[in-house]
Amino acid sequence: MYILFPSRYFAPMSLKHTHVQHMAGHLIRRLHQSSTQVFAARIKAAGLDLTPVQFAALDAIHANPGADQAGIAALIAYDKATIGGVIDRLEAKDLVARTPSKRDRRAREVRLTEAGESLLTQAMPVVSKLQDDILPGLSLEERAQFLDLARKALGPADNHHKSSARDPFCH
Amino acid sequence: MYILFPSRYFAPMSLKHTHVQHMAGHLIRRLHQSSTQVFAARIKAAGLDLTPVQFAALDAIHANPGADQAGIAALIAYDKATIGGVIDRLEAKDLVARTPSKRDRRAREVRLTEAGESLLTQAMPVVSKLQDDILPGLSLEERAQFLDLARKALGPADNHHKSSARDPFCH
DNA sequence: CGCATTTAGTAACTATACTTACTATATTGA
DNA sequence: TCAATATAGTAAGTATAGTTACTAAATGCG
Repeated sequence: MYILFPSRYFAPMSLKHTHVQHMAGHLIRRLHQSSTQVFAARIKAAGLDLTPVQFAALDAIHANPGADQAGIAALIAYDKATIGGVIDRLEAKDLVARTPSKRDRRAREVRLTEAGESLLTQAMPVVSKLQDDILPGLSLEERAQFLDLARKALGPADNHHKSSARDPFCH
Repeated sequence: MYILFPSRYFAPMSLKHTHVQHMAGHLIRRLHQSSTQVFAARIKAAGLDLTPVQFAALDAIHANPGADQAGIAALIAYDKATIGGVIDRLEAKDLVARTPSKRDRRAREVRLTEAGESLLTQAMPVVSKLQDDILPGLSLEERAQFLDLARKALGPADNHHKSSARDPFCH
């Protein structure tokens, strides 16, 4: 297991803090890092083999069978090039199947295979449960507060069922 | 520029929400995504060429000239393999220099070159300023609250000046 | 001292996560 | 209709962000 802070750095000798460490971007990156590590550990402990992105894609495809890759990408906020590779790997593991769309000959419709449905069913409770371990330093109340603020911070893009605004950073 | 949500997905037709979208891990990933995109856009607008990680590394090396790679990695919470590649690229751009350590012949001491110091000086105000744009949906007060919660969520690992605890996920 | 363990760094590998560029197809509007 | 534009997907390239495995060197301990 990857040791985040070798013990020697808590010994007498210690490095100086940086400007970066107080910045929002750095804190968010650290949270993301922690989050993906918790996910990997818990999924592995459950005997499953899925990355966070692969899980998100399976979930989105399950909820929208027959959607095309661009739709799945938009739903979980990924670049279409990224999602292409993710679905390549899911297909290689026989978790999803792609069929050419008849409506649009450019598009490929994506669906879960039985193995994909099965794996998603197994993974869902594990992933749901692990969400509480992502923010271990917070109380239940603080965690809820944090998630509210996170949702609000993401702005209208996250609430596309309420408004039609797009991501605030795409000018 | 990358369009996060193609407009057709706000048209009459719309995909179903997923379980993932309500989860902490997903929200954190979205924040990280937004954060890196804001960083890239602002740095590019300033005529500079630096990734968030490269900036963090420059900042850490500036604050600790002569530290070895493992020290820099620990300071900004990166894997030593990752930081090795980052410093490779910084060295290729002549922003840092590596010299073999005399104390420890395994280690390589890292320092900023003049070009590195100069670039960091240019980048610092840009990066400081952009932090406020990372959480655009939040008021000043909410932003401070969010950052407090984030710091607390990261737990004792982030407060290594206060305690000697390590990352809670390294069992 | 000598040996087991730890640590610094690299190498090779996998998986994101984007970018630009490209092809093919669909849609729009004059 | 047909040309301009937009979109779906892939390809190639870059940069993270880790993993395991390895070498070399340092450290701890009996």
